[in-house]
Amino acid sequence: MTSLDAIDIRLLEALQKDAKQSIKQLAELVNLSVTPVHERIKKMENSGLIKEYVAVIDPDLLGKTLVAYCQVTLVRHKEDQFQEFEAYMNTLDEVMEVSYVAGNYDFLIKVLLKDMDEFQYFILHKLSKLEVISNIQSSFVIKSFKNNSAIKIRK
Amino acid sequence: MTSLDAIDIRLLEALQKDAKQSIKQLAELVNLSVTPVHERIKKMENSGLIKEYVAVIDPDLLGKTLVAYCQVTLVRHKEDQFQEFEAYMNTLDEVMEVSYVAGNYDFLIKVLLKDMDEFQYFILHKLSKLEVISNIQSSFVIKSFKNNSAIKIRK
DNA sequence: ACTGAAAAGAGCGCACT
DNA sequence: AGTGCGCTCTTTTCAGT
Repeated sequence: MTSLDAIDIRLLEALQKDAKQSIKQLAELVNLSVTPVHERIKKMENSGLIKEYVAVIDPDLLGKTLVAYCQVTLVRHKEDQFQEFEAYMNTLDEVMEVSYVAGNYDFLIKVLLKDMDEFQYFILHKLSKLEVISNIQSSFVIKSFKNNSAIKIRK
Repeated sequence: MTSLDAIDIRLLEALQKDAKQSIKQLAELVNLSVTPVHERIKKMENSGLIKEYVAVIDPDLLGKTLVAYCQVTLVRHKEDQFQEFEAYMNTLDEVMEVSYVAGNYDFLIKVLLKDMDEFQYFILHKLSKLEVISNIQSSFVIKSFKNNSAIKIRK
């Protein structure tokens, strides 16, 4: 892990908000010429700190307005059941996030769907197909704030 | 909402994986010349379907290895308490996501931190400052899969 | 580690089919 | 809606401080 100075941090914060800014713009932001800014960014890309650049799509405009969090509990806690669960989750497009957690349940999954009909279908015909699942508790998102992916970088 | 054809969908899927691809590359992908690809992308940007382009940073390389989900319940359900809660969440950098949900609790928040010490500090000195909170139940992420932001686009 | 300039490449508009 | 060309801006490399 390469150490970051104040300029790197400002660049990262800027790129997390808008990755399409030109190096020239970024250079003006940090009061440098383009070359060092270019080098700094390339270094952070190569180290893996900047993992990727992605387009963010508005799910609402695709008709995907229902977000649900499902707390899933498995019947017993055996290694291959976890792998089976994980593998199956990877085949489901509507499943956006899967976290294996320590707490009152085993997995927290975030699901993005069109509506309640799709949700019902998802639960009854997709999730419930797994016999390793003993319990599912769902919460529906009414409103969400702060869906930003930007990580605050402190020294 | 403008309707999407198969080419738009392929472009969106490609841009969700890697926003730094050149239009030339994308044009080859969909077997078109650069101009229509450029027009299609601009149209999707202007309609708001493509909301933004962002750099994705690896939290592990910044030492942020602890992800927690906190289920927060408020004391009573009054409008201004929700706004107070929302406003305060917006001031906290470690809070990545806030969802107001229908279920057994009121809010699900996702928190990104360095370690358990930071978590303890977060709960005791930041979250608990809000008197409107009556209960917090936390689950810690041991392992997470599918942390991709890519939305599956079907017709 | 930075500046400045120069070559290579991408974005973007235009005339046309 | 599509192709192909041309101008402009950006990225990327290189010599020099």
